[in-house]
Amino acid sequence: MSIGLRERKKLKTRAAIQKEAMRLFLEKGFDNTTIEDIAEAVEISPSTFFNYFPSKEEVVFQDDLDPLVLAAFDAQPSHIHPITRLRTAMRTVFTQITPEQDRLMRQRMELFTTTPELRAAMLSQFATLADQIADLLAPRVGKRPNDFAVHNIAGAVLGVLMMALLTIGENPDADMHQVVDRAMAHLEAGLPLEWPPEKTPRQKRR
Amino acid sequence: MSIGLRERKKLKTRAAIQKEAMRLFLEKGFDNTTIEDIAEAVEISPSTFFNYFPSKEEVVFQDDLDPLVLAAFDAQPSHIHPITRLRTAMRTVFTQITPEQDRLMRQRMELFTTTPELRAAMLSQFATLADQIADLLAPRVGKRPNDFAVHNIAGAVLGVLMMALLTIGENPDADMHQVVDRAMAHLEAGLPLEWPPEKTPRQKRR
DNA sequence: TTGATTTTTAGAGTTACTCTATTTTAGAAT
DNA sequence: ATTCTAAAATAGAGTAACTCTAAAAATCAA
Repeated sequence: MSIGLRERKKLKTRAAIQKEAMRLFLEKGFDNTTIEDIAEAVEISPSTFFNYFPSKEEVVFQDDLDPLVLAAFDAQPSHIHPITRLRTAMRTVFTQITPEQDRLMRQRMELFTTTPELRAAMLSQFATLADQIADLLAPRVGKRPNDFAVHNIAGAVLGVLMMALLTIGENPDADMHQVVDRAMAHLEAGLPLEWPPEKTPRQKRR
Repeated sequence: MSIGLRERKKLKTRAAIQKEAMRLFLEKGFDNTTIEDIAEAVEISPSTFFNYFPSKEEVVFQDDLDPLVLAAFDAQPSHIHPITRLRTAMRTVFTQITPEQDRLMRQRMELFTTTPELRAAMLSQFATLADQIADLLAPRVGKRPNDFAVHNIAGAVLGVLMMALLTIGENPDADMHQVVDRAMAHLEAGLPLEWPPEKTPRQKRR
C-alpha cells in the first residue's frame, strides 16, 4: 500500500535537491552556487526549487535531532537541574547519531563557518530554538512558559553551544560530542575560570 | 582649522542616511523600504547609498558602547570573576548612556524583533562579538587568547544577553538596564532554577 | 477514458547589490 | 582667478534571489 507515487516522487525530489545543493555548496561555495546550478544538477526547473525550499539557505537547515534531545531530557527525573539534564540528554543523543547524520552535521558546520550569511541564519535559528526550548522546558520543571530563569538558562546553554559549534567549525576534525560536552560541563560547574579541573588522578586502586 | 568641507559633508551625508533610513524602516518596515526610498529621502542617488553603507542592513548596526564596556571592565581588579566584572562594567556603562543613545538602541531592538533578517544579522554580530570579547578578555584574566574556559564564559554571557535583548524587543517599555542586569545576576549566581532569590526582607531595623 | 487536483514550469517583475565609466566637486598649486 | 588633481556622486548595465501569475504536464479517482 505505502503512499502514492506522488508523495514518493516529492520526497525523492526533495532529497535530490538537498544532496546536489550540498554537494555544489561544498564544491564551489554557497555564494558561487546559483539556484540555476542546483536546478540543472537535479534536472528540475528553477521554479520548482522554490516549491520545495523557500530560500537557498533553507536547504542547509533541517535538524531531526531536536525531538530526540527532548525525549532524552524527559527520560530523566525532574529534580535534576535542567542544565545537567540537557547535558545528559545531548550525550545520549550524540551516541545514537548515525555516521550519515554526523557527516551531514559536519558539512553544515563547514558551510556555516565559510559563509557569514549562513552563520547568521544558523544563529537566528538558534535563538528561535532557545525560545522554544525555554517554553518547552518550563512546564517540565514546574515553571510558567515565560519564566525568566528558564529563559535565561536556555540562553546560556545556547550561547555556550553556539561557541562550541563555532569552535568545531574551525577545527573540523574535533570530536563534536566531546567539544559540546565539555562546554556543557563547564557551564554546569558554574563557569569557573579554571577549567578543566585538575585532572583527577586515576582512582586509586588499593 | 577643523577638518575640510569634504569630510564634514561626508559626515553629514552619512548621518542623514542613517536618520532617514531609520525613520523609514520604523514607519514602513525594513522590507518595505527600498534603497531608492532612502536615496530619495536623503536626496542622493541610489549609487551613493552604497558608497556609505555596504548593505541596507548595515545602516541599522553601529555600536559605540563596546569600548566603554571594555574600559569599565579594565577598571576593576583582576581577581574578580569575569562575569561579575562584566556585569559591573555594563551597569556602569548603562548609567552613562545618553537619552539619544537609549532611543536609538530601542529603535534598533524594535527593528530586530520585527525583521528576521535583521535579527539574524544582529546575532551574527553577537557571535563575532563573543569571539572578540573572549580574545580580549583572556589576557586580562591571565589566559591565552583561545582559552576554552574564557570562550565558553563569553558564549554564556552573550547567550544570556541575547535572550535579554529579545525580551526587550518584545516589551519595548521594559527597563533595558534592569533586564540585562537581572540576566547577568542570574548567570553570576550559577543559573539556579529558583530566581529571583527569596526577596530578602527589608533589612531589619532594630 | 475522463475529469479533478496537484505539481511543474515558463516568464515577467522586483529589489539588493556589483562594476564600470562618466561627471561633478573640493582642495591645492600656480 | 585658473588650472590641475584627487575624491566623491552618479548613471547605467548586469546578476541573482526571490515573488507572482498563468499555463502545461503529471497523477489519481471515478
